[in-house]
Amino acid sequence: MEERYDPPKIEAEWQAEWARTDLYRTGDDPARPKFYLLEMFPYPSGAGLSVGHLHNYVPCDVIGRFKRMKGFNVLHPMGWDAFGLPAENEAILKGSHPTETVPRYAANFKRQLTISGCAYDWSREINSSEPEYYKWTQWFFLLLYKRRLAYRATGAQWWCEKCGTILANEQVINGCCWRHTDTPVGKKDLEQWYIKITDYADRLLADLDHIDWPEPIKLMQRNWIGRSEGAELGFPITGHPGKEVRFFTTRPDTVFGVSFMVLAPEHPLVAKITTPEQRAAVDAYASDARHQSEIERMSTAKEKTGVFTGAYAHNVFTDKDIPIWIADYVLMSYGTGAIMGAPGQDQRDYEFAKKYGLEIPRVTAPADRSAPPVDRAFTEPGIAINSGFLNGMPTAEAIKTVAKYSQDHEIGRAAVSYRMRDWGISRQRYWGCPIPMVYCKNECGVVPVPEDQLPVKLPPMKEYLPSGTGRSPLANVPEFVNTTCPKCGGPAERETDTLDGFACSSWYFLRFADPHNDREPFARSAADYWLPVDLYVGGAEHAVMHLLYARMWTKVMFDARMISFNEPFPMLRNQGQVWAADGRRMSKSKGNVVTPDTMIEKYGADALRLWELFMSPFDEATNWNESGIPGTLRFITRVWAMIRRYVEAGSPQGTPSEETLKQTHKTIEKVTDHIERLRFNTALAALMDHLNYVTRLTPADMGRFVAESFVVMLAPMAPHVSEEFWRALGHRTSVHLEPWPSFDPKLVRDEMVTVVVQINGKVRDRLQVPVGADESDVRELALKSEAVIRHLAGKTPTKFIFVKDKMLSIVA
RNA sequence: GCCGGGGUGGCGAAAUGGCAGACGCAGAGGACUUAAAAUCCUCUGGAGCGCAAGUUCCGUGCGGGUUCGAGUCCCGCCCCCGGCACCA
Repeated sequence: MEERYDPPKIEAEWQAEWARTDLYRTGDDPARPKFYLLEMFPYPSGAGLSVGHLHNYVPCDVIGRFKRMKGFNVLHPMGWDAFGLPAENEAILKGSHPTETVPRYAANFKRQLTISGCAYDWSREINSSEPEYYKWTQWFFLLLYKRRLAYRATGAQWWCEKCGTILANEQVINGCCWRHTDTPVGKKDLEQWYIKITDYADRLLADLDHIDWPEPIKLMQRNWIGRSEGAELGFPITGHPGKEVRFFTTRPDTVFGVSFMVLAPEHPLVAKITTPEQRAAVDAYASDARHQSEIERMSTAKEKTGVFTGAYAHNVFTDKDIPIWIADYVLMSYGTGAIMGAPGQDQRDYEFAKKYGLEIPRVTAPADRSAPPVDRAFTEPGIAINSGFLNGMPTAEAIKTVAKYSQDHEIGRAAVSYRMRDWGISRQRYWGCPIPMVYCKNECGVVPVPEDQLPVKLPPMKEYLPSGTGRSPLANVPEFVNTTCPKCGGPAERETDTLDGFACSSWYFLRFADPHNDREPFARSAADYWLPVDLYVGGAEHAVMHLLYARMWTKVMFDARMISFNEPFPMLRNQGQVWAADGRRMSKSKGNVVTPDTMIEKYGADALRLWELFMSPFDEATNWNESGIPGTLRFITRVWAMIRRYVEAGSPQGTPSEETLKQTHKTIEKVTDHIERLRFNTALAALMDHLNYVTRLTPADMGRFVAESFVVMLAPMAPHVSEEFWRALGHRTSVHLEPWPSFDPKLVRDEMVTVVVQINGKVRDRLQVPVGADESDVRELALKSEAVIRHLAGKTPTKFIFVKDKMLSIVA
């Protein structure tokens, strides 16, 4: 064993050795329980990994190594989410081409993970932009199509000028593009492919109850899905026989208070019912609404505006004609694009009615008979008043009664509405998975590409920039576009849009189970063995995109009997975000990125890893701060000195004292428990504590068990230097193949314990008593204590509270 | 506006309602050294009292409360971070 710790030499050597012996190939031992550990599919950016990314990868690496030592058959794979807007945008920015940048960036990520000592089974590496992979992404699209979950429709869609493409609802952040947060999105009418995720809304919601995810993430999904119960009703339009305004409401109990109707400006009825006198004003308003940016339109601070159409609907409950307005606070994309105006019970309707002088009937009274507010709507549940047959009913009962009544009288029915919309999946961009559909020029219409003709390969294109016209650049490649109809053999054109990148990551976790299968996306047996993922780790930013899509596709596969589980990720954990030292996001443009490369060069990979673990709790956000790495480096050199001293003394079997054994077993217990609970910072603190104890011992007093268990516990966290220690201790095999040490529960238990004595809530003395000492013994001891006597100052105790092995509280 | 998460020494942070500040960084003093670096040892929340061993009071964003006992539970605020934002 060398005198000095030399990280570059050790780390290069062991990384080569691990590669040579293929140490991290996934086990193939069905007798062992399996453990599938997965980090969210990374997009390999040109900036490479930062120390922030390692705050996810290093802890996961520790878990993977730990689980192997605990006897699990571990699947811990890695691959690249390489298709999609981020990759293409970056290639454009660099004046390059994604076919050039993607493999280069992915290789760099792989290199960085390797020099950081992260153990992946690279034989299972996948890349979503390669035909071997995206063939199956296309296959899944066809599966969705076959199951009537992929459909084509025209509609106003989010459009980012900078991306030159449509975005999904989830990809619009504060009215701006998720890739260009300074660029407000607009709307564009395009014919698009949609995935019918709303069909799964109820299951996506209900199954959240059965998965072990952080509560805030579940809540975000619940809010995103936004299920509301109510009724869908229709009021006839006066003077237009057969036409009605259909609307959704969560408060059908307030129908007697409906004094007007509001349609979204884009509502198809608007053109049909607007009277000639009102047409000019209505058209002007509608056109204005269309040209507003989404930020302006969505602003809740804005005063409500609208225009009267001149038409009336008939409120069948009050038997009155009520005016139909249009207003931009009503959204075409939610419910039916129309609402009933119940200004007495809805604050938005109240503001609208106030502004335009519409009648404000009050139809709900506070249940406690207090006076209803006069200057705003009363939105809480209460008792129905001025409401015909509903009078006197509590809100909940009135809601049911109206639903029943409406059904019986063919006005409408109870209904559920979701905030979540279908997933617009078409992208008018080059770098994505081609949508395997063909448009026949004869009579066949839309025809799916037969499975045996997959993949539809992305054609090579030098000039691949988005056109911005609403058509993908692929439309400019005649060899790609022109094809024959698979059905009739006649002339046909291919779909030229590509799939949203989130399609690729909606099933990749299954591909890792069987990554090289060229006959099917994965073998059933492989999925049955490895899936679902036992621990899924990633950032909270994917709460409503990737995690919803992946859950939906999993349910589709379940319904198609391809897999036997309903949820892909029964256990999810979020790592904490690491901000730059200045508290901002790490980014190249801000010049505040710290890379693992520079840290490894300075301190070595093991010291960096320990600092990533020790710096802050795994799931809490923190600012990057380099100043602690000298500490973890010092810890390693102290272990080095400790092991070296032991080895130089001839590695004695030794005769550790009972105290030393106790201390060691307690440490094993703590480190094991903390790693299992993902508390890496306190796991390492326990090892540091242990080192402080152990360094005071002579080699003979320490002994082999203490030395070896120390190294084995350190191995998942500092894998390189631990190999070096293990070899110095005389072993020929890798420390990473060792079983995790176990502790003896008998040795972990203490015989003596400190019991605190409090007087009137303040700690006044500490007593050493045998474990399990009962109250009378402790009381007797305490009352003899000098400190207790002094603080009682002659007063007589009136009450004792005793917590065994913890505390005696005296009230005087 | 609504919904989450958070606020503890100079810093990163520990703490099933029961000894606040483990572990580490930084700092101070000492040992080794011609010297420095490295390493090792000691001290290190604040304010008092004591020559000292010690000992007292205060202290977990602010203000209340429950409790023998609150960083932890409850009520009302302030600040920071994240999500949603006219969803009828």
